[in-house]
Amino acid sequence: MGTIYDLAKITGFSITTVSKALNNYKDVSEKTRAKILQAAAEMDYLPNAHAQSLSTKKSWAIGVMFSEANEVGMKHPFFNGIIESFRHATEEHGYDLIFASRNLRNRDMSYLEHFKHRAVDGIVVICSDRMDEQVQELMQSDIPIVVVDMDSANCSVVYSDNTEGARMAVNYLYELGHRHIAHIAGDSSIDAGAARVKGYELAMQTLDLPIHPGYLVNAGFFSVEEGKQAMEKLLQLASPPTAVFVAGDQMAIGAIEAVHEHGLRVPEDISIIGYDDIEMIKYITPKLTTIRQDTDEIGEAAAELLIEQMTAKERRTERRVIPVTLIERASCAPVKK
Amino acid sequence: MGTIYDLAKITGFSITTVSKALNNYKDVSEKTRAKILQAAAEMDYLPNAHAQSLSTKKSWAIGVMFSEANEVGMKHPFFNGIIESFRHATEEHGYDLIFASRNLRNRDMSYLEHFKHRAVDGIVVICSDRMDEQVQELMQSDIPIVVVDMDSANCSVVYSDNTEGARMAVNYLYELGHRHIAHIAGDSSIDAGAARVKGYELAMQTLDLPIHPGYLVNAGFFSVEEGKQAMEKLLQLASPPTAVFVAGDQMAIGAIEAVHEHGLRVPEDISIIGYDDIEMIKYITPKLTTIRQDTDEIGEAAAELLIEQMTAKERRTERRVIPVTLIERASCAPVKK
DNA sequence: CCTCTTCCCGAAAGCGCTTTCGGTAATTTG
DNA sequence: CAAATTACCGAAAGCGCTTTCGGGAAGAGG
Repeated sequence: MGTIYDLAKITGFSITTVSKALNNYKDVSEKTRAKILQAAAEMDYLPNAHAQSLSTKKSWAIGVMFSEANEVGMKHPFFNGIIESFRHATEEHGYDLIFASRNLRNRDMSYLEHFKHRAVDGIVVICSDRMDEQVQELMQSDIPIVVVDMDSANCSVVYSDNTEGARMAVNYLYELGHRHIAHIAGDSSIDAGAARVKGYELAMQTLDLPIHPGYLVNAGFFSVEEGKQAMEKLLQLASPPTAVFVAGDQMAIGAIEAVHEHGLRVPEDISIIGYDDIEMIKYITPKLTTIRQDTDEIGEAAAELLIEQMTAKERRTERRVIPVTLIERASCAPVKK
Repeated sequence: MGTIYDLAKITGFSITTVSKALNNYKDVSEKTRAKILQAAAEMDYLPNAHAQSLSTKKSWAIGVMFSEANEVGMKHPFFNGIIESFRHATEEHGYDLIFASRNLRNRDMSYLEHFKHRAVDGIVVICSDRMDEQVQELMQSDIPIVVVDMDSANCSVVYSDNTEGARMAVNYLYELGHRHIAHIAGDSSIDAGAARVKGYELAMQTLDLPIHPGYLVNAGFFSVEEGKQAMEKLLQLASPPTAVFVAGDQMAIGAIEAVHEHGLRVPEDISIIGYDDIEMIKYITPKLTTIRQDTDEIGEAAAELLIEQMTAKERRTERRVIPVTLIERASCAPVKK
C-alpha cells in the first residue's frame, strides 16, 4: 500500500506537496497534482486514518451507545430501525460508526472514556434509560451528542411526538364508540412511557371520559411478557375496558395473547391499539392497529443534528420532535352494543 | 485530559517511563509506577487510540460488512442476532466494531479500501450474497477475516448445518405421516439456500419419497412476499403437498398467509415448517415450528475464529459448522387421513 | 575493594500525516 | 528593465504514543 513518503520518492516531490495534492490544496499545479494522483492510483495508496486523525484532530467517527437493556442490543425491533437510518444518513457525509466495547485491554472503562480514547467526533445515544449513569455522563460531556427517544434540556434530542400519538390513539378508539378505554403504560422512568400516559390522560380528560380505577396499568419495560401480565390485570377488573391503548407493540402482542387465553377475541370483544409499528405486527393475528413512529425520519433528524454540531465543532442544544401516524389494521373495531 | 507529556512533566519522569508504567513494563519500579498511575487518574488521562494504533500497528477495531440487501441492514431479523452475539464476544477481548461507510470525503471507495484506510485488525462479513464484488474483494485480501453464513475454501467461515437442518425438517414431517412434502427454497446463489435444497433432496431420497413435479419451488431471497407467491404456486398444483418445508421463517410467514387466503388452515390442512427461528414467529398464528439456527453460537464462533487470526496476525482458514435444532410449535400436524 | 549483574530510567527515532512559513522562479506591472 | 506580484514547492515542526538501546546506580560475588 505504501505511505506518503513512497509517493514522494516515486514522484520526486516532497511529502508536503504530495499531501497537498492529495488534499486539493490550490498551491500545487495541475500538472504535478496529476502526476501524484496517478502514482497514488498505481500503487493503491490509501491514507492512514489514524495518522490523519492524529494530526487533524478529526476522526470521522461517531460513537454509538446502544440499548443494553435485557441483552437485546441490536436486536431491538424499534431501535435498530433508527440506527440503520442514522447510519445511512451519516454515511453520506463520510462518517463511520463505532460500537465501543467497555473494556480497554484489562481495565474496563465507561463509554465516555472509551469515546474519548477513540477520539470520536460525536456521539449518538439510543437508549431509553435516562437513569443510566453512563448516559448521564455522556450527556454532560463536551463532545457533540444527540440523544434519541429521550428528552433533555442540555443536549440535542430527537423523539416522536408521544403525547400527540397517545391522543390520536385514544381519539381513534373514542370514535369507534369506545368509552371504557384503558392504558397499558410503559414505565415512566422512560420518557416515552411517561409522555404517552400524559397524552392518554389529556385525551381522556378532553373527551370528558373518566379513567376508571385500575385502567391505567404500568407494565414496566415494554416486553411481551409484561404486556401480557398487564392485560391479565385489566381482565380481572369488575368492569373491564372495551378498548385498550398499549404503549408499545411488543406489549400489545402480549396483551392480545392474554385476551385470547381468556377466551375472548380481538377486536370483537376488545379493541387493542399499539405503538411503534414494528415489523412483526403485520403478521400476527389480528394485524395490529398502531401508532407508527417514523424510524427513518428519527434517524435522519438525529444525524442532521449531530453533523451540524460536528462540523461547527461545538455542542448545541436543539430539540426535534417527529410526528407520528395512525396505522389502521385489524385489531380495533366499533364497540359492540 | 492531557497527554503523556503532561504526565511526564507532572511526575518528573520521562515520557518513556510514563509509557512503560502505563503499559505494565517490568523495568519500572513499583514506586514510580504507582506515582504515575495516580497522576494519570487525577488528571483523567486517557491514551489516544490513534496515536497508539499509529505506533503499534494495531487498532483494536474490527470492520463489519453487513447485508445491504433491500435496505434492511441492521434490521435483518436473523443477521442482527448474529452481529449482536459477535459484538459481545469480541468486546470481551477489547475490540470495537466499526461500520464503515463507503464514502471517504468526496471520493467513494470499496469496503476493503475503507477498512485498509481505517487499518482494522480484522473483518467480519455478514452478507449472504457471494456474488457481491465487494465481498469477493474482502475474501481475497490478506486481512484476517471471517465470513458468516457462506462457504469458502480460502477464508474462515462459520455457518449452520443447513443440510442436516433440512433433513431434520423433512424427517419430522415424514414421521407425522406426510408423504407429499414440498420445499419452498431460497435462491441457490445463496449458500444457505442451496444447502437446504440439497438436504431436502437427500432426505427425500433416503426416505424413498418422490419429489413430485412442482414440489421444489425457488422463492428467491427469503422475503415474506416471495414465500407467499411460492405457496400460491404449490396450491395451484393438481395434487398439492400436505406439508411444506420452507427455507426461511419470513418466507414461511408468507406461505401461511397464502394458505389462509385460500381458505385452508395450518396445520390442519397443510403443515408448514420454517427455518431460522426468528423472534416474531412465536407470535404469529399458528406459532411456527421451525429449525432453529443458533445465532449466539454462530456469532461466538465467528468471533473466536477472527480473534485467533488477529492475535496470530496471520490469515487462517477454518470452517465451523454449527448444529441446528428443531423447535416444535404449532404449525405442523399429523397428516389427515 | 573491584568486577559483574541486576534494576531503573531516558534519549531518540519512528509511526504517517498536516500545515505553517518561507523561498525561489515565473509573471505582471509601471 | 526594475519592481512588485503571483504561482509553486519544500523544510520542519508537530500530532501522541511505543520501543530499542544504552547508561548509571545499586547490589551481589569474589
